[in-house]
Formats: sequence, C-alpha cells, structure tokens
Amino acid sequence: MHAHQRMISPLAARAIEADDGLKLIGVAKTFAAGQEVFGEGDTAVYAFKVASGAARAVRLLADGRRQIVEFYLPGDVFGIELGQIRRMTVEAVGDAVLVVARRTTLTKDAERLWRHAFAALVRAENHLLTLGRRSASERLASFLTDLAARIGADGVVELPMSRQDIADHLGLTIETVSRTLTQLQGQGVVEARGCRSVRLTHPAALAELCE
Amino acid sequence: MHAHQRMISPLAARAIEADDGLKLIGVAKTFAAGQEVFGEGDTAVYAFKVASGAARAVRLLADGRRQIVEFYLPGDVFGIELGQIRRMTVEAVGDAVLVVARRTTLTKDAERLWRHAFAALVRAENHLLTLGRRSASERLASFLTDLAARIGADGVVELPMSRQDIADHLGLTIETVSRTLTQLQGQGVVEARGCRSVRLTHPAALAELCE
DNA sequence: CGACAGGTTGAGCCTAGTCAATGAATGTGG
DNA sequence: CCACATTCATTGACTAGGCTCAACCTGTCG
Repeated sequence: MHAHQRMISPLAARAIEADDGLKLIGVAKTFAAGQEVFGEGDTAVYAFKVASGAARAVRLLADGRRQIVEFYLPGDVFGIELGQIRRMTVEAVGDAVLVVARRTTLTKDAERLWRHAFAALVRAENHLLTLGRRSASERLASFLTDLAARIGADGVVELPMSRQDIADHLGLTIETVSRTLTQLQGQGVVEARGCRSVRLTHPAALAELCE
Repeated sequence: MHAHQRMISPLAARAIEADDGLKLIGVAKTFAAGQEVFGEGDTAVYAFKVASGAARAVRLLADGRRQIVEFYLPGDVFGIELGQIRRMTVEAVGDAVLVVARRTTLTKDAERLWRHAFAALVRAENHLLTLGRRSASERLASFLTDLAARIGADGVVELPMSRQDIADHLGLTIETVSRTLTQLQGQGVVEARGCRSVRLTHPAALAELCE
C-alpha cells in the first residue's frame, strides 16, 4: 500500500463530516485500484463522498481517446445527478474508500448538495480555460498548484494518479506530461521524489507559470 | 439588423416563459453588440434570460488569451451564482434582449434554477471532452451539431457570433476555424451562405465527424 | 534477482499557430 | 449613389508545440 492511500476503517467512516457541512451518512465501501464505481449509462442511485484515496470521472470517445473530467479527492462529493442516468464513468484511482448514500435520502440536504454541484461547475469552467488556452507547461503548473491547494502538505503533493491519468485530465500525452515535468524541475520550481511525489519548491513561480 | 437578431418589444418580453418551466418575470433590457452584461469580480445581483440575440461568457488570461466558456442562446438562463461575486464576464453577442430578474426574488424557484445550473454543468463537462481530446474538425463538427440542435431551423444555422468568438470557444484560432469550415464544405457536409449562415447538408455525416 | 508495468528520453512528423497578404462585407460621408 | 475606410473572413507560406513511434530506464513485487 502506498503512503498516499491511507486506509481508514470502514466503521470509522460511517458518518463522515468534512468542513463542507454535508453530513453524508452511509456505508463506507472500499474500491480496488481501477475498480468502477459506476458506469456511463447506469441508473443513478447513490451519491458518494471520498473518505480516502481518489476517484476519476472519465469520458471516452469511440476510438478510445479518454478525457478525465475531474479527480475526486478526500472530502469531495460526487454522483449527484438531476436525471436518472449516469453521464460518465467513475473509477477508483488506486485503492479508495467511499462513503455511499442513497440519493433519495439526501433530499433534505438539497441546499448542501446544490453547493457541491455548483463547486463542480466552477471547477469545470475553470478547467475549460486550461484546456482551451493554456500550453503544456501552464497546464501542469495549474494542475500542481490546484492539487497542492487540495491535498498538499507542506509544499509536497503525493500524486494519487498515474501519468496517463494526468495526461487524460490535461488533454496531453504521457510523454508531454513527463517531459514538461522534467522541464519544470530544470527551472527549479518543482522537485520530484519518485514519480508519485512532487515537492513545490517555488510555489509562487509555479503560480506565475499558470499565466 | 440581421435576420438572426429578431428584436422583440420590451413589453412583450415582460414575462417570458420557455419550455424550461422557469417563469422569469422581470424587465426586458436591450444590450448593444459587445456590451457588457456584467464583469468578472462584480457583485452578483441579477439573473438573466435571453429573449433574443445571444451572449457569451468570457474568461481572460493576463496576456489576453480568451476562452468563451459558454454561449447563451434564446431561452437560456444565466447569472445564477452561489456566491456574491461574478466568476466571469458576460457580454452581448450582436444586439440582444435579456429579461432581468433579481436573484433574491427567484428563491421560490430554487428547483428550476437548480436545473439550469445543472444544465450548465452538463454542457461544461461535455465541452471539456471537446477541448481536451478532439481535433479542429471534430470541434467544428461538434459545435455546429450542437448549435443546430439549439437554434437550427430546417438544417440551417444562423451564427450569432464572429469567427473570433467561435475560435475562442473551441480553443482554436480564427484561421483554423476558417480553414476547417472551408474543408467541411469541401467534404460536402456543410454549405456556407455568407459567413454567418451555415446549412448542414449532411447532418448525419457531421455527427460522425464528432467521433 | 528477474519480470513487468510505468515512466523517461530521443528523433522525426504533423496539426494547428503565426505572420502576412488578399478578399468580402459593412458603414460613412461627400 | 459611389468612393473610401474599416472591420471581418479567407487563403498562403512558414514555424513550432505537442504527438507518434521507439528505445531505454526505474521502481515495485513476486
């Protein structure tokens, strides 16, 4: 098990309340690396909250090109839908523990679900700017800055996802992700410690690089 | 005045109800081409519904690169915010008539506002796939197919926006938009009638081109 | 230790961007 | 009504950022 995949006891997760105010009471369920949480086209029954690990929301084109619409990290809520049909596939990234709740039991929390969905909108719209107008190095800089804010500890980000996942999130190839990361190291703004751990040595410069 | 900018009497627009079920009662206001409806950073007071014309939601990078996050077409509602601050600028595309309502007076319609915001999320997440993984011709094909579904009449789409707007929405340059459109004509799937009107001569083939 | 998946690096290519010239459309004033 | 100005769109020549294909390296685990 990797350091970034802190497992928590399923029992301890039974009632997780993060600072978002949404008390998502449900059963904690463990997903293995790559396991599908739900698939595009499925009937939407549950909402989920990440207790540990991470998940990815994936959309595919017919020829296999893949876009990761969003990464869900500890504390994030996902699976809220207006319709009955899942609009994309969500899979565990590495091993993950999710708290599961029937969507129908959450209607009293409508206001808070609303906030989570709106946060997703804000994130998606920000990401549109990145995919539409930023260069490879700007995409990486944005990505690392964002991750640092969400799961960074003391300037170090433990990446839960593979290079392929990062590439598919940023609309690049693994080769470009790899090269760009090397280049950022050359500029002295980040420092890799193994391929799943990045230290942001100069976060201000990294933020500059986002333009 | 262009054919696609059907003006309606402000009085007639006082209570616009489209098939979305949201009865947005307010004052109709006319905006000139390019006029700002609200700016990034402004305090969010009103919500808007497009009566005629179109609007664009714009985000800028420091060096002037521009991303059009979304086009709002007749019937679309925008300006719903969770916070008090506008997250992007919205401007009229060509002349436009908008119905304006105080956000605070809309709280009883929360359920319907919710639907509009969720629709924006679905659109944004779909567009992420386009910007992240589609080629120039696939982007144009997606764009035209989408527009045809929203404002197409009999296979003809009257474009409310300029080439620059299209480019900034699709993450391309005007030259690439222009060339790609010419190329689509060469393939016989579309037919331009002046630069603001496109006939989808072979919509099925166009849908194929989206991959 | 050896095998394998995942990551890095290199060489060459291709799509889309840049820079520049031309052409079409719209608007203004004489 | 036409000459001119201005803006927007198209086309061409060239460039470059990122992709493809391929080899090599690294770290993780049996």
